[in-house]
Amino acid sequence: MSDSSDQLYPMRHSLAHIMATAIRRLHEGTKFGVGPVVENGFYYDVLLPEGQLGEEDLAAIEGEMRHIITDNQPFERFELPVDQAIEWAQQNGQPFKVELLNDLKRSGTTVAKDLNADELGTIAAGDAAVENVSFYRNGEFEDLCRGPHVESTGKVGAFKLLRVSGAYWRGNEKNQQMQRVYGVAFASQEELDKYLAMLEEAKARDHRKLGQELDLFVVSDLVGSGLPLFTPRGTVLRDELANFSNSLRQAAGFQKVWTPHITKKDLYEASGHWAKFGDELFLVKSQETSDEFVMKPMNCPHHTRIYAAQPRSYRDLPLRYLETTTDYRDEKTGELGGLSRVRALTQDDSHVFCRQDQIEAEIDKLLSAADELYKTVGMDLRVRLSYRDDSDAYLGDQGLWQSAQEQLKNAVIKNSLNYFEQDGEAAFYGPKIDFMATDAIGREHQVATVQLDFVQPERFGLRYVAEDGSEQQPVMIHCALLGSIERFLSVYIEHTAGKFPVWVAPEQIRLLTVNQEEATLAFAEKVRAEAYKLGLRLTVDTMNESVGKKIRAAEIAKVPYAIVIGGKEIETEQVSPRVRKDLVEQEGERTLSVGEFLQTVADEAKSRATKTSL
RNA sequence: GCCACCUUAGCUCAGCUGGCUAGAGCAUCAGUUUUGUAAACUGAGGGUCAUCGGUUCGAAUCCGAUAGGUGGCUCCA
Repeated sequence: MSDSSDQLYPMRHSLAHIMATAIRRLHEGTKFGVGPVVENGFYYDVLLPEGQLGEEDLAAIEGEMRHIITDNQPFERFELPVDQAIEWAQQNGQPFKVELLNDLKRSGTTVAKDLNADELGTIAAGDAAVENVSFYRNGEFEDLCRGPHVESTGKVGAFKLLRVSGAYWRGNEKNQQMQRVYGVAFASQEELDKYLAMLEEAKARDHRKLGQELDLFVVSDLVGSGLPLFTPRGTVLRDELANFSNSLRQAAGFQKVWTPHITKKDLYEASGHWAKFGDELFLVKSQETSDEFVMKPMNCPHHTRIYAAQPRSYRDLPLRYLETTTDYRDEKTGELGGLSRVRALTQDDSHVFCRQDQIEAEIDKLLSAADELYKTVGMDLRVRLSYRDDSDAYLGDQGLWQSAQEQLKNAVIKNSLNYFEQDGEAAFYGPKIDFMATDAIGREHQVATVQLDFVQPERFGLRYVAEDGSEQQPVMIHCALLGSIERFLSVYIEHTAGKFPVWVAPEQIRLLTVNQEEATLAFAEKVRAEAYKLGLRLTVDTMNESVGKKIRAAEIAKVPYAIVIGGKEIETEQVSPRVRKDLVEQEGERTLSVGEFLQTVADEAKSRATKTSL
């Protein structure tokens, strides 16, 4: 999100040009697309005259860039009338620039509807009047560009090219695919190193890596891609998180419901989802009847059926349904990855059916539930108010949209949440509040969502009888606090680096026996039985290995508490738990009775503490 | 779906420009050891080098297709 007032902007912008200069030196006849500044760096979209760039080409490009930087070529600005600029682009064999310039000439902007905001400022070459178009020249390279640039190629700070990938021209998949070469850049080498270290840290906490190391989930080619299987440990995480999310809403008056995982496609034809998402639904054919089923991709249409099963009075509202359940979406294969994008996703889904005058109070409850959940997991929240834009991709009356968007905003302001507003991010049936959570290494992820919906009540003909006896249409509020549990887990595993607080830790306590003598095993068993009564997850390592090795194994498994059990413990009935470092606030020896220890851990789990109270 | 890259034992990885029976560490199993706060010792098992096809006297190595993965693009109820 750099803007041109940012001092890094000209630097990164110039690096994009230097990179283009280098690529053109190495590959005569390269066609250039756009070369904007993005978060942490820059890229340029290019099309080589023949062949493709691979990662191994990056070093050569970087080398050439360093030559250009050493040459310290000044950046010179000059202007051309737009028609001459188009001629320039044609003569230089730059069809993409020709297209941009033609747009510029026609509409005063090169911004296509499908270009994102980051690209917006960087390719718009001229001023609104569009008589003259500005160019920059460095050495032998000239490029259409609004600037600003640094003075000369020597003043660009520290950079590194990271990767090359495919990207569609102007972000439209119907267009030709170009190659996007990415680099990161900072004012100093230290900052660059810091950023690269952060990337390393992110790699070290990658949930796919930790998922395997900590034995949380597995994938199988026989089951299919995008269909992770959860181990006993991973299932504890899922259950604990889902239970927490559910309990927060049950406290706010939500009731659990259950719906089947397949349904006739008629349900989605009625809801409007078939028309919009039909090709992403899994089809299931009955061999007994002519019924065509689909795997449910969402739960709201089902919940409307429960609502509609009886006549409802204004007195019944709000009705609040809660269901943590798995939905199935046939995502394009290239979009699948780890747990963040799967084909079987579990939503902690809920729907409120309420009167218009109850919207704000209901949203208020959901916002405070979300707030508590994210406080507990230790992530900062900010919310995005996602509104519609002027396109026709949305269903429902314009006036209703207007009113809905205002009510969402009111509730957000009332909760004094940190928010921003964005057009074009709404669901097709209504505006929404999206929650963005910041993780331990500063990355922001979209998590929870609260969505208003005037469309489905209309489509399903939902009604209630008002005080005056008239029939009214209820409003639906969709809400998932975690979003998809799989996706949330991908974020949460990386946020915690696998060091889960006691309440979610798959294994809370591990006993390590010093030997395999009968008395030792009996004592361990006694502790295990007591822990079980307190609802604690405790395991016993009785392996015939050295204590050192067993400690190491417990450390690697990131178990919060490890306790060595031997003659000393048996005799005194006291234990000296070894506490995982991140849980400790004060260093020190801790020795206490078994009962006291277990009770303390049980209390920590119950209160969802993130530090030990030992 | 598109582009680039990747796929060698359960895991992490060696294996050079094609050439002995494809190796190591960890993990697993067996034996010895009965262990006190981050790795005891010895041995064994474990591979159709992702799959299928091609080039070659000869393929883990080169070429093609397929599957899976990674990073992006597009999409995201």
